[in-house]
Amino acid sequence: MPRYHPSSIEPKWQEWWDAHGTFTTPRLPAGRKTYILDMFPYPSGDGLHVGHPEGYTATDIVARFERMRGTTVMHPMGFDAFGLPAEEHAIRTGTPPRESTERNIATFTRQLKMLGFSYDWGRVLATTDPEYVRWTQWIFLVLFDTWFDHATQKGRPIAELPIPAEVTAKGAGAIASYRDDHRLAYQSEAPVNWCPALGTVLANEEVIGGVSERGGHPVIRLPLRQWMLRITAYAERLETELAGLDWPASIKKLQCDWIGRSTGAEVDFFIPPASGADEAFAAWMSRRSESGYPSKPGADVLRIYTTRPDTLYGVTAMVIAPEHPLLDALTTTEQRPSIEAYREAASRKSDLDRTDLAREKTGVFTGSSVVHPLTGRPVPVWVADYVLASYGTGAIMAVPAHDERDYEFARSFGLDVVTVIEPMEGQASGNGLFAGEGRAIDSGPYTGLSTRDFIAKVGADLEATGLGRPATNYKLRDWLFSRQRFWGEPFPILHELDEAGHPTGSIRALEPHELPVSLPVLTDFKPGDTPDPPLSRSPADWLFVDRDGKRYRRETNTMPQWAGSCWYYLRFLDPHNTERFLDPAIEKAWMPVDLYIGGAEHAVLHLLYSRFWHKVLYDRGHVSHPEPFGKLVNQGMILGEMEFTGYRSPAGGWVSAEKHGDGDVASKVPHDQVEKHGEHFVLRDAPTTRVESRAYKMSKSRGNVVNPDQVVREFGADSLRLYEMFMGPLEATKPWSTSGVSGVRGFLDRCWRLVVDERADEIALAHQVSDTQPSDDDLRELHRTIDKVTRDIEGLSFNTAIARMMEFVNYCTPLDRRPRAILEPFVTILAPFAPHLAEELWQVLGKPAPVSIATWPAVDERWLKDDSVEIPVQVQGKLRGRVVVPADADADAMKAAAVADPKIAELLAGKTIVKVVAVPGRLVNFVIKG
RNA sequence: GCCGGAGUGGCGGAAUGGCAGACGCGGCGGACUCAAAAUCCGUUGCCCGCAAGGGCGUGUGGGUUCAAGUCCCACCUCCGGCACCA
Repeated sequence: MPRYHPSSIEPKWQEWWDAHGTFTTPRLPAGRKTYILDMFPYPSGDGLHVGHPEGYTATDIVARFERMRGTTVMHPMGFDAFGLPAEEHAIRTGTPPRESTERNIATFTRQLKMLGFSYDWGRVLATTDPEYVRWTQWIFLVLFDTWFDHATQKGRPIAELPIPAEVTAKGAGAIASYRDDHRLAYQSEAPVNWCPALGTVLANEEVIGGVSERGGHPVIRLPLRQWMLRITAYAERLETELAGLDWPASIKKLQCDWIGRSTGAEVDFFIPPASGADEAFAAWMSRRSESGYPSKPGADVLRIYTTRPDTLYGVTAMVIAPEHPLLDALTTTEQRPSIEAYREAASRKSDLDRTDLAREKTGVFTGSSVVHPLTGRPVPVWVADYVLASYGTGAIMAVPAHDERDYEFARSFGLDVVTVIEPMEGQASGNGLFAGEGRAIDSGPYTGLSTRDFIAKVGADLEATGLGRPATNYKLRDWLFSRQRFWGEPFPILHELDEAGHPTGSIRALEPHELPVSLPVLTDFKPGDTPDPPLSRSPADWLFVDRDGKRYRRETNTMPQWAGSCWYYLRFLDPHNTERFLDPAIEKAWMPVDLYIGGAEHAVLHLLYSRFWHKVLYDRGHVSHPEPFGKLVNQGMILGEMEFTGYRSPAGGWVSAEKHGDGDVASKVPHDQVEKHGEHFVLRDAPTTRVESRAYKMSKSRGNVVNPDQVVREFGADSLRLYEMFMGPLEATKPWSTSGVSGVRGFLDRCWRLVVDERADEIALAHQVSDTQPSDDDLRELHRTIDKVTRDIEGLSFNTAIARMMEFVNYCTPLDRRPRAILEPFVTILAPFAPHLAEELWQVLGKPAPVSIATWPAVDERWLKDDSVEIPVQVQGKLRGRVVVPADADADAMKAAAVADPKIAELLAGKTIVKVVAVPGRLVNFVIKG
């Protein structure tokens, strides 16, 4: 009768833990601490996906394991609840986003609790909670109040920003705008993708080929006032401080590439006047050698950035971006119409079009030339959209002979290709293009220098003559931080209005005590005819504010979804604090996060943004450690069940998979109609017809989504947890298999029967359970299991830990007597993996609950050693026999035992032994001759 | 194109340079049962062989080593990410 029924024991123990506060974390750790964090989910309307419990189970096992080892564990959960889906749902249905979000959070909470995770639910938060929004806005105020001091590489209060005398001279307004220009949070006109037909701004990835992804409506790029965060100021620290983190090398590299540091030189090319060019150039040169290189280029120079200043003598054109500020000035009258047309066309293209589709390079000659600073020769200036306005100086020197892109451009427009670098010996130089490093030729005084020496020398020379300087650039851009959306955090910023109600351009931040700025009540979430954010249609009593006799309008953009997830790990530590965002003593005690597990899709953005905010908070003294996440692990994706796909021709007959064409129709083939034939899978009834076998990403459209609720109903939460851990290595991508779940369920059933008498009417101990002393074999088996499971949890190798526990159960099942002395420790180590079952078995064994915080059993090293071992004997590297020797036998003893083996003796008879390799405890190998 | 990651039985996977295939699924056989399910026991890489035994095996081709799934070189396939950053 009392079979294993997860559906009754799981809710029972969840309620017990809840009622007893088993996993409540104290304010401050007592002794050793560990902070184990999951990437919190976006509560989508679809509910939990089987991908979520993968990482969550892994962290839960570690959290429970650490608790049992006496560590104080911080293991919280919350919700990243702002976001687009809720807003689009609101537009479609009129349901306020807060309502649908709260409903979704309730579903997620139910599902997470159903899986028995040991979160301290007293700390749960959602980024949409007004009290959370309050502190997100407060951190924005910190960013707004901070400037970056490049000399010390540190963020400092804006009040400490040195104001140049000439700015001070212009009065308070100039000082204020000088400050605004240096804040980490600043406003800027940035182009956005505006789709008039849809009445909304689109993200870059929502625009395909110049039209909207949905509906195919035209999209234009429109400059719009945006909030930006000066993450570029921290580029260097974000890169160098990666080194100390225990993160996967691949993630570090991804971040490093994203930051994209490069070194080279900036060089100014003189823009000559219409007449007297030579004299003007000479005068400019001499001015520059006295004044040095100015930090901002004047209107008389075109400033470029290059990573290869050693190719300066190979420049045959200058190319500037269509948005370059000097484009107008450089355009001659006769070229103006075509330049205008080009610029117009470029402005309509999204970034994606400009990069992805424009394989063939386009461009237009401006009609003007600039003067080469080293040769004094004129260089024609072109405009082309392969040069990006947002990188470097928005202008380049084109060296067709030594840069692939410039080479393509030169070929399209017939520009000269001048070779100035020769490959070092042994390197091949192909078709006039050589982008590698080498030795300079035809380069004036630099001829003969290697690339490295050339760059060093020319950098120094340019600096000495004021024509250029060595420079560093980053691919990383400042973070576009505003969205024209409703469902996000409002900015704590007011725009001053004049008498007529127009913005004066002056802004002021709210005081911390005025926070939070809550979202107004809107009934209409639909986008309008202009890119104005929905909040611009807020009721006047929200929108307009009077302060100190002045009238202000609130900022109506909202923050992006990333904002809330940038600091949630900090708020978890002190979630109910109404005085501060986080008590410093608490922060100091718990930070940094010791283990952070989540999907690799956040490898760059979330993790980079969080690190950036954290560093600002660190610089401003609000946190004590420069990095938030010490150790990071990415769980792999869980794919749908393996599928076989066959192809049918339009006529209906099967087509072998490797020959199928566009007209053929793919169809799913049941597993039992397929068999393996050599390298490939084929149809059982038509063995020459190959079928594809593959697991696909779970998606609604493919219909291969596995629902956790259903798995729990059918197999139980412990089975789901255990299966997800048993599938394979945590980091690997792996396909779902329902029979795999039932296999793991079978293991839990066997654990149950190990302890419980399944045939009794009431819950009772199995009659084999005994109080007798365990045998040596029993203890060996137990301690080896404890040892392996302990080490595997430490190494996050849950699949092999589970395999070892299965071996233990396989060992115990046939025993006539199962000593409690080995069953009880086993139940203890099972607890982190299958906590509900373990609690139940613990109770059946008559132990006081909860096993969840029982002491982790110690390994007795004595039982890890064998008295004797069976070792393989090889001849010529091939396995020829096995001998049993004492575990501590030395090489000679092993060799003697091997030679004594009749089979080995036979093989060695008449041969000369050239060498014997004997590794104690491992093997013996005879190398023979003759 | 560039950068990662991975290729091991029918399937998921295991293996500090030292017995390849632990553990699980699936298959096969047996016990229990009137029967079935459930459970328990055994077996299961491929080929030759009645057997004893032998041969072949970790994507392909080379190499290092007494010994390679593991290290080195070249290549193939799949998956993921990035994509004109001068």
